[in-house]
Amino acid sequence: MLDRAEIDALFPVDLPEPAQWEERYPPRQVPENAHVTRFGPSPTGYVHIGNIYVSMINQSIAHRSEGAYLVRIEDTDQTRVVDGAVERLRRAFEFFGVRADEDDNNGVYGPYHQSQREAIYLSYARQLLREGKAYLCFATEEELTDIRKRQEAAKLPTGYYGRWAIWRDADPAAVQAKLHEGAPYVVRFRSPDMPKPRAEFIDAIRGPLSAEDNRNDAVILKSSANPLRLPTYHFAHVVDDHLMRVNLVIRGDEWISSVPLHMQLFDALGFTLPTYAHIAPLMKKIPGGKRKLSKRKDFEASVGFYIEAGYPVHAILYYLRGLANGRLAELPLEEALEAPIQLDQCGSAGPLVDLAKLEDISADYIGTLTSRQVFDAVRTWAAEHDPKLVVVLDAERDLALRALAIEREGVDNPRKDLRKWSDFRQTYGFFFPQLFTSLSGASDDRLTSLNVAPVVAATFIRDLADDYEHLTDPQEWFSQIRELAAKHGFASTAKEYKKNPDAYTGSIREASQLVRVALTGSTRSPDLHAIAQALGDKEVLRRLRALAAPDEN
RNA sequence: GCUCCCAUCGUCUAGCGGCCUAGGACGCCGCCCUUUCAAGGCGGUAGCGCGGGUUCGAAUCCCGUUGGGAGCACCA
Repeated sequence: MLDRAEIDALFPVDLPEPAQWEERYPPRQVPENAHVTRFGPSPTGYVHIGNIYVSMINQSIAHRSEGAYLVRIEDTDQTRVVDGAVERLRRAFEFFGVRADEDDNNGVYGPYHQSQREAIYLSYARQLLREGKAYLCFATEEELTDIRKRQEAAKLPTGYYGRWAIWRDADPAAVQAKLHEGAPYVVRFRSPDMPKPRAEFIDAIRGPLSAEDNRNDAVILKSSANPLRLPTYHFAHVVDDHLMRVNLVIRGDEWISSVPLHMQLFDALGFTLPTYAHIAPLMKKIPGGKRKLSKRKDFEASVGFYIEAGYPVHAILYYLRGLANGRLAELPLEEALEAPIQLDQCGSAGPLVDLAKLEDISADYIGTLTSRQVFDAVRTWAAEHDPKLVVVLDAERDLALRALAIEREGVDNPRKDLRKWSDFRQTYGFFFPQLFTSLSGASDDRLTSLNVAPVVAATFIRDLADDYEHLTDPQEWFSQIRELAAKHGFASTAKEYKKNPDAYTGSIREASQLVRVALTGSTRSPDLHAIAQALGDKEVLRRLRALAAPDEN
């Protein structure tokens, strides 16, 4: 081991002592059982839906206990830092309404960027070095891969331990020689000479957990060749969470196997161990089973997908909360968004994200909105994701509101035909002449699924157009269709048709569908009479004639 | 290879030794309602991975097994 002067010479002369940091970041004045939690995203430019999931849980737990929730940017891997990534994260949190009580802009335990905390890490690394709890390691990348290969070949556990830990007990003279050469080094944690047989801890979600104790000498400070002397995740976690006075660490379950190391680190530095809670990751179903939602393979892993599709934020949050705590899924949306998430009710198996379920929630949620609210939400969404739609919406505001009001205002069961804002174009687009493409005649593709012969369709619709009356009474209006349909061989009720299908061309259903497709281009639409009224008689006739017109080809 | 985690309908789950002939929700299927599309109402489909224990009694506890997930980096 190097002597103290040699160790200190490796660090800036004015580097503060740990005690100074302790003083600068005193314990928080929070209620006895308050949870101080954090979320630590890496600014890689990609925001995963799991980021929202975990941050939401962190926030809920902290707030319920009158604690604090902070966001700390974990950018110790400078090679992965992407420009604008922090801003993207900020916007995503903003979008989902998961705000941090403390972050770069607000809070006294900062800086909240790890890359700006270099001096803090160095102080504690020096401390461990002085105490012989850490040491310098000059092993090169090649040596390390060689060690790993030999371990694999010998079917030994891989890692830097025992006889493989070549610098753990190196002769100080050899260390000095390397230093004089100017060889780059990392600082490794000296794992205890006498590890416990088992490392044991209580996970707030899973209960008692244990594993073999850590025997690896993990790197805590990355290469001295880097311009910034930054720590690895493990060391940063221990130092930051201690100094930021975080007492509950909620993170993904991929960290479970690092807990023994973390416990040793907390112990070596004399810090109080926080409570750990390991969240099961969001999963994706694949042929053989399931796996973590992958940012590379799964479009639904990205928050961008949800934002672009225009799922309402409240629906997404409600869905996510339901995945975290099953009980919340039983509550009405508003209640569930207010209700606290409880760690002991989190499942330990990773849930599959089920878009069908999300869409159901979403449709129900949108169903509770007024047509005005839907209009505003669609417009806000479109402003960002469908500029052309905004133009139409602004030009045809009244028509849009009338369209949205159909079977939405003044009814017991509002129509649930919108699952996300991007559905608007598909579902309501036909109302707007700017967005509606007239039928090209009776052999238009949109008509083929109806199984009505084009000739029959064309003559029926032509006759309808010829004698069309734009009646305001729904019953009377529909009567003209029913009567005309009867003349064209359509059964006037579906039942009648079912009894004797051979006697008819189809039933009133098919006839109505012809009108529907003529007016909307789709087999699914709101009430036909309401549509006709919203469209106006001229437009109705124009659309009917388009279908009835003889085909060009 | 080593280490750890997990396990109830297709999916999310309730269940924490007898209230379980396993409950709910989504999906799917059928029926009803409806002048038409949805919506809605009603009903149905479908599950405790397997094998041993413990116990008067096990979805619930224990062991094993299988299956799945994750970790074993100067990535987080």
